[in-house]
Amino acid sequence: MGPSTKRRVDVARLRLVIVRLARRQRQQAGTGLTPSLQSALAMIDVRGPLTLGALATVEQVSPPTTTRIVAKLEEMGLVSRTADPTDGRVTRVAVTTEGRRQLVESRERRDEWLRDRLGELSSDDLAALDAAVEPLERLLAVTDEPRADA
Amino acid sequence: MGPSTKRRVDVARLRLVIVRLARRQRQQAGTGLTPSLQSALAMIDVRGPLTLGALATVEQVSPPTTTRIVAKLEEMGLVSRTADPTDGRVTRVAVTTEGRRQLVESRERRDEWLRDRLGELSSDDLAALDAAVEPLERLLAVTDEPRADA
DNA sequence: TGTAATCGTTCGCATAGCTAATTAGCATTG
DNA sequence: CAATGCTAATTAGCTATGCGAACGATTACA
Repeated sequence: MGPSTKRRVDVARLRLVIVRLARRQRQQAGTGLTPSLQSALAMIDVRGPLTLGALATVEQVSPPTTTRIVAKLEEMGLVSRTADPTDGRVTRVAVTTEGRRQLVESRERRDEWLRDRLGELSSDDLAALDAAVEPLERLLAVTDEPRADA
Repeated sequence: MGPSTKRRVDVARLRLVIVRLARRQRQQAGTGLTPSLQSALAMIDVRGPLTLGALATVEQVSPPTTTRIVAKLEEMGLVSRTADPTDGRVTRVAVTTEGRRQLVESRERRDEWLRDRLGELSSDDLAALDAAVEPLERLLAVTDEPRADA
C-alpha cells in the first residue's frame, strides 16, 4: 500500500507542490508571454471585450495591476483599447489579430514543457491528474467564478 | 458523462489552474512567512544543515536568489549560518529553535485558506485531489529530486 | 446643483526571480 | 611555490508581479 492511505488531502503538500510547479513554469517561460500576460490575454480573448474593472475581477488582481498588464499588452500590440461611448470612465480591451496569433503560438510553447513532463509519467498518474483538473478549478472557483481555459 | 471524457490531460488548463492557484495562495498570505521563505525554511528544516548551493539546487532557484532568501531568514532569526571549517568558501544554514516554532505556526496559518476551500468540495473532488498530490510531486521531480513535505 | 460613487490611473512599496560580474577560497600542475 | 583555473557565495542591476493609498475624471443621484 502506497504512502497515501490517508483519506484527507494533505493540505501542506498540495500547497507546496502548487507553489513549486508555478515557479517551474515561470522559469521555463523563456520566450513568449509571461504567465500573467498570457493569463490576462486568454481571459480577454474568451470573455470578449472587457472593461478593465471586469478584467481585474475575473483575473483576481487589483485595478493597478490590471492597468499595468493591459498597458504592456497594448504596447506589444496584442490588445486594443476603446473608450466606451456612453460612459467616459470606462475603457474596453479586446484582443487584436496579432494578439490572437501570438496567444496560440505562446500557448503552444508553454504547454510544451508540461506536456514533456507528463509524457514521463505512468498512465495511472496521468489519469489521476486528468481527474484532478476540474476539482482544482473548482478550488479556485469556490468563492468566485472566473475560468478562461486558455 | 462529464465534460472530461478525454483520456489525455488538458495541459493548458492544468498549467493555468496552477498559475492561478499559486497567485491566490500568495494573495492570502497575510501574516507569516511568504511562500518562498516558507518553502526554503521547510527545505532547510527537512534536509538538515545545507550549503547555499545545495539549497539553490533543491529549491530550484538561482544562487543569488538563495543568498537573498537566506539573508532574510537570518535577519528574522529563523536560520543560522555556520562557516564550513574545512572549506572557507561554503556556508551552511540550519533552522533555529525559533525558526522551527514559526515554521509550524506559519504552516498552520497558510494551510487554513486551502483547507477552508477544500471543505467546500464534494468528497469525489477531494478524493481526486488526494490522488493527484503524488503525481503532481512526480511532475516536479521528473528531472530532479527535491521534495520537502513541509 | 452639489455631493456620492465609480473607473481608471499614478505613485511608492515589497516579493520573487533572473544574469552577469566579482570576490574569495581551493586545487592542480608545471 | 606561483600561475591557472575551478567552485561558492555575493553584489549589482534588471524584469515581472503584485499590493494599497491617493487622485482626477466622470457619472449618478438627492
